[in-house]
Amino acid sequence: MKKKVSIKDIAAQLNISITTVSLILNGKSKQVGLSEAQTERVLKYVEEIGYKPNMLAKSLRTGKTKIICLLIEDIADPFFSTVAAHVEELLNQHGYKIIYGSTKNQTAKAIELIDLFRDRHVDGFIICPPEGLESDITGLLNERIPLVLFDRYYKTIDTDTVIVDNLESACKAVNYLIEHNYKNIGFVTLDSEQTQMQDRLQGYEKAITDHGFTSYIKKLSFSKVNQTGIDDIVQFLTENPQIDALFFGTNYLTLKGIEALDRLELSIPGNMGVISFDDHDVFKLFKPGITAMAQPISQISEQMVNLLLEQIDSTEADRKRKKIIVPAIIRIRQSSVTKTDN
Amino acid sequence: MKKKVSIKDIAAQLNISITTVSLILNGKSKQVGLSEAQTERVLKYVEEIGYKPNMLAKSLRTGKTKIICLLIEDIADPFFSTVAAHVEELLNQHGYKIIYGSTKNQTAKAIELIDLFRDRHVDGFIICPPEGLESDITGLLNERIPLVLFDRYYKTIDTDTVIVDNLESACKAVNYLIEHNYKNIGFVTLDSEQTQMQDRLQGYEKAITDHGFTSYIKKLSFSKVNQTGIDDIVQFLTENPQIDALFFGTNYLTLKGIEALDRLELSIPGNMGVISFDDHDVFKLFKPGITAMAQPISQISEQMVNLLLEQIDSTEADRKRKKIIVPAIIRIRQSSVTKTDN
DNA sequence: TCTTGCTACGCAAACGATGTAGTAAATTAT
DNA sequence: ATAATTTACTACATCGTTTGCGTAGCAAGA
Repeated sequence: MKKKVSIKDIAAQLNISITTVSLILNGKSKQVGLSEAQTERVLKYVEEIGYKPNMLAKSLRTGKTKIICLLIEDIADPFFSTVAAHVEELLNQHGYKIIYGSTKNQTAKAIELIDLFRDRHVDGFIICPPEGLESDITGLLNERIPLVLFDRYYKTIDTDTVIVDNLESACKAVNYLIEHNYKNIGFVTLDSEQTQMQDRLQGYEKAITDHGFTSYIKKLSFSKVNQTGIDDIVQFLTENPQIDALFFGTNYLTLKGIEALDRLELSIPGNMGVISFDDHDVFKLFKPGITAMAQPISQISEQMVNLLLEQIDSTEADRKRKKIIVPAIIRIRQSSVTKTDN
Repeated sequence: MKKKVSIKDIAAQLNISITTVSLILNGKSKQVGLSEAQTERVLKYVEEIGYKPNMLAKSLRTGKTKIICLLIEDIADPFFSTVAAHVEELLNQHGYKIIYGSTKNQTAKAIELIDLFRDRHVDGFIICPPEGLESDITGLLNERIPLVLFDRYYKTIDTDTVIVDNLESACKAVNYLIEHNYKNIGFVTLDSEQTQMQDRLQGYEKAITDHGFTSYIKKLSFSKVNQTGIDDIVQFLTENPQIDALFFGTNYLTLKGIEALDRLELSIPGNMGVISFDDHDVFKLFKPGITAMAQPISQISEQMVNLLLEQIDSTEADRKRKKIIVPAIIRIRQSSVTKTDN
């Protein structure tokens, strides 16, 4: 109903210049020596009519939007949505808003989204990058747009990055199974070149070879997990009946695995030990609970936000880029890895 | 590295006026009678240098941002995150981006977010409103900002709304339990005045009184579900040992309930029938699977987007507001409601 | 020759803020 | 008394677009 009021209207109403109002509104009145009285008068009036500056105009002029873009795999995935919640919370505290996009791990979608948000002049990006985004990331870097990668990174590009110690954690997870007397441990992972999956694979292989065991690896295609994932795992287990424990590369693979075990009427942990990379809210609800290597989401989020703010605030032309590795945490849940027939 | 190029630079390069470039870029060249040759030349050059118009300037001038705000309870909740994914998808198809916020069902947070995004000049809102937002919603309405509510609404305000038939569906859910010979059916819900919960309560009560049964109702406080939810349900069941089936008002209450039953060593469905309002990805993974009244998320999302776009495109001053009610779907999963001792 | 009517474009004022450079008046220094 | 400094503001250009109005050039009709 009521017309939008601009800084100009305020100036007119109070019979002073636009500049004065702007200065006062931006807390520069002391700095430039505006009188107490004037300052108070303006502030009071502004408060009274509930004036809100037009952010678009402000952004156009200053080049800052106070918006950060968070690009994740899928906002419906509990890991990412929790990260989103944390990052939102943290950035809000610093006066930033976040706008997110789900890449579905598709290169094309990610490129599109980056372009979109860059066009919107976001002040920075936090990205969980799919494969093949090297040139776009380099583009952002060249334009000096603050940027943090997480969960995975590109070996060929020097970026600020936050990840977990995938290799060590995967190794630990497998060792945990080995300690519990499992001897034929399969690894269900994604058919992906991305660093996090590669590192987890290496961690698995290290643990297996350290103990002189045989490795059984099943790689699923990311895009087909939801359609054929269960069948693929069933087939994997049928072809390798000696497998007595499974290590899953991510939480949604674990969920598929549980369904597969169900179908094969294999019980956990009697017939099959299970451990998951990435925790999931519901793992504790299963009977038995599913043991998992959990990524410390709040820590990851904090580190990302810190790195990003550092970049935004940094004036140095060549700030050194940082790679932060946080340790994953094993969440042991009773009996998902206790072999009963032992 | 390379400087941002503006429409002015293009005009200078091609030795034509800014107006001409702008007109061509906005597809108005035919309309205002610009020559084919000129149009082609500009388009070609623009393509060549990869020029992207500054959205901030554009928005400032036109008053449109092509951004929609989606305000939900919690982006980490699977119902809402799935809605978010759908809405994002649909709106993208119409050239809109979405920016979301999680209200955590807190009035203050919601108000803050609405203000924030209104300041950002979003072109419209889709809101799942917490209690006590009446005046803010009315504010948006008065400013003629396109707006759709979902999941719940205010009886006192006439808004475009999309909800499920909570009363009927709740009634059906309880009847489903009754059909399976359960006789003492408890309802675990939230202590909330919101329409969706009130309607579900009424649906429960209708089913119960229709059959001349006794009602057992436990209302939990939303903010304390995560801390004391399980204990509260345990207590509820301990105080009412005759209860042989539970109907849960939302999916996260069901999850708490499952933990409570676990603690009490009550089996589903032998000791306790269970049915949930709102489905959850993991309900099918439990043994036995949990039967649920599912909200048809894609339908809901579609309706919301349609209503919103209708408002945005509408020129009539007084377009009639619509309330759309979509039916929930029962997803029967074997045996979560089959009483074995019968 | 002079209007009229096209065609094909350009000028300049917004949109709503910021920030640099300036100025008039009052005060202080010399 | 005059110059210098300080105080308290203000004018104006600018950010990158869109858009209403104008107009130059030319052909055709009167």
